[in-house]
Amino acid sequence: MAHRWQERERSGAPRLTDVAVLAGVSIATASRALSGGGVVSPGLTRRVLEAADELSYTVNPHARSLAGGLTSVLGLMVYEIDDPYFAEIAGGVIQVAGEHGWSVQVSHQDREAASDLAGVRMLRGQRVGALIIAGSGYRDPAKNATVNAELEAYAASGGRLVAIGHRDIGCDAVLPDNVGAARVAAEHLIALGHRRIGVISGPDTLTTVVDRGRGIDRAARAADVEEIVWAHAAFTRDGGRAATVRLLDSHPGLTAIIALNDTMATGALSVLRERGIPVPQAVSVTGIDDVQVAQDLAPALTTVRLPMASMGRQAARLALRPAGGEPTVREVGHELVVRASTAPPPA
Amino acid sequence: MAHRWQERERSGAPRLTDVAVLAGVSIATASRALSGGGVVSPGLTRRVLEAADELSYTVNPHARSLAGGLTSVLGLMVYEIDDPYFAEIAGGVIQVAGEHGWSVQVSHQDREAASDLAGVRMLRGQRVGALIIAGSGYRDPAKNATVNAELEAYAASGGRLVAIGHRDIGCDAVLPDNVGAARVAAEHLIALGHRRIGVISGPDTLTTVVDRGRGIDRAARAADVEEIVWAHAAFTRDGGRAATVRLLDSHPGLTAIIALNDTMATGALSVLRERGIPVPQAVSVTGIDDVQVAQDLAPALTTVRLPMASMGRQAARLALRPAGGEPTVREVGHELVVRASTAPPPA
DNA sequence: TTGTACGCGTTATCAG
DNA sequence: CTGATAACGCGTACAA
Repeated sequence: MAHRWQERERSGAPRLTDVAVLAGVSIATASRALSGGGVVSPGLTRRVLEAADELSYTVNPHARSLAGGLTSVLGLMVYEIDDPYFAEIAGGVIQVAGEHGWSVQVSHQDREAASDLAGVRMLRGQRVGALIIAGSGYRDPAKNATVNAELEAYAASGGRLVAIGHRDIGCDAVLPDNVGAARVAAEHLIALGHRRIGVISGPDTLTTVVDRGRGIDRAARAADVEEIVWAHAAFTRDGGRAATVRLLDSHPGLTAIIALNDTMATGALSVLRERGIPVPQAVSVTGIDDVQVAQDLAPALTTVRLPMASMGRQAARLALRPAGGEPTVREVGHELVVRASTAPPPA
Repeated sequence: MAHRWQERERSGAPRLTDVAVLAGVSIATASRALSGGGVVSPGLTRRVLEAADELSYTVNPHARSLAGGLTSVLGLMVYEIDDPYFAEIAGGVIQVAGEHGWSVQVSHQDREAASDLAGVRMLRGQRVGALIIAGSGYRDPAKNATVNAELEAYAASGGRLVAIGHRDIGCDAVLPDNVGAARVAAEHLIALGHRRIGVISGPDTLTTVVDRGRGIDRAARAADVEEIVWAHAAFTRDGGRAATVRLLDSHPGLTAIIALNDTMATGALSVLRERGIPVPQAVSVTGIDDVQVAQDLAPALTTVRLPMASMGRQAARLALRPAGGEPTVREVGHELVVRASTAPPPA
């Protein structure tokens, strides 16, 4: 009961010292018993563990970080956590992190390099032990340079760095095949007979957008597509709406629309519905990503599935792995999911 | 240039000492100039600030936390970050936190008390400076007790605690009117003429579910609803599917379905579509929440809007406010949003 | 107003 | 295998 009394006496949480006293060992031994790798005799280890349990002791991560180095916190950079694409990735990351006793700190950006930089700085400032950067890189090398320098400095200082969808950072990465995925979407439309296709695209400052665009180009070049027109806008539902409006007004002859992600496709569908243009009878629509709601849209969206949650899980596993040797790159597959938003063009 | 050299010499990030040396002051002065409240003479303050900028100094939050109080990290507890309801709340929280220079640590649970407890413990272990708990409480007082005790201990030890949708913790809270929102949904259906209504509901161990159910009860009692049947399942899309299947099979005469959230409604719509039951011609469907995709479903979902992002923002503002006096409670409004999934019952 | 010196809780180094 | 003890970077009484 003596320890209970001591516990009450101190205002804050129990410290390592309290555990050590209760177990009758030095704090060094207590520390090793708790976190070290079995260097302490079994008897003492058990006593320490019991004491820690008795006091419901939890390490102070700040003290640990000060003394040692980094923390068991994983930093996650995304654009807009409320975009299903990132939300699903985040879900995967948080799940795996939790399983390993790590917590996840989320930082979300404005799709601008300056904002990215601020996010990385903040996370570095927090001394996170691992950092996953999701979201696209920038096509402009100058923009990437500053952020990447910060990122590489982080990795150089011992932090575990994993990129999702970035090829240009020399670190572990989980890479969707953006070129291939977009190509599959385009080929599907072409195979259905479409020859006049609109592409609604995010800003081509983002590498994801450029890659997906390239995939479409390839598919179009391989076939004899008469007309392929592009409309760029924000990589969001509203952007999708704006781009679709422009496309429809300027090129009334289009029979199909490829959206470079499902979020934009959602916007496209909403415009089409408002205008009373039947999908897929008059115009077919495809997306890319297969976010969970794609199956529930009106009509259900034909799209190319990227396993976001799994990408998040894989990235987290890479991030939690001890640093070692060569950067690991995991390419993830994609799969055409044909639903109700595509059909042959009207006769 | 001397400082540059020193900077290189040390392996890690620049410390307060480095700034102090460069500015030619003591670390105490540097500390006060950077974070203190204008107690340092303007001249020195400027020199310190310039030095900090020159070195691109950032405080080590762990050292700060060790020395003094809590950290500029906000803990956020949600269920499934990839559920749009929570994703939208999280978006609001992260936005406001970012504006105030705080970062956000997300912990997501399994909708079980044990898991909740683990999450709170983890966040407390991290010494977060504020804690927002979203997601429902439990109806079972015993289940709440342990979690709430932990939560109150946190608040008692100086942490800022804000609840979203919990009434039973004596702390700042942002409260949607779950009873009223559900009632509005039911009244809408009743006004359309529906008298045989199915309710697909989450597990009634959650207070959110109970409250929403109560709202429906009230509406039903106030009118002469012939038949009202309940089906409970997980508070997810799949749960919505399961509950809908049971309802349809056991009570073929229903003309309307109220889902207790949009996610379940989405599941209901998918089952109805698979069975070729036209919505709203044969069966009307409503949800609650108005997640962003509700407008894009097939058909567009009639639902009751809760301002999730705004709730997140408000909660974050409360959490970032210095602790003081009485708990503040912000009730947030709701609004019926009539779309295409509801109509009068078939004749 | 400014500087000195101690303590925060842990890990890691170095003796025993 | 175990125990002292010195960092780690910062806030802050206390002294000047």
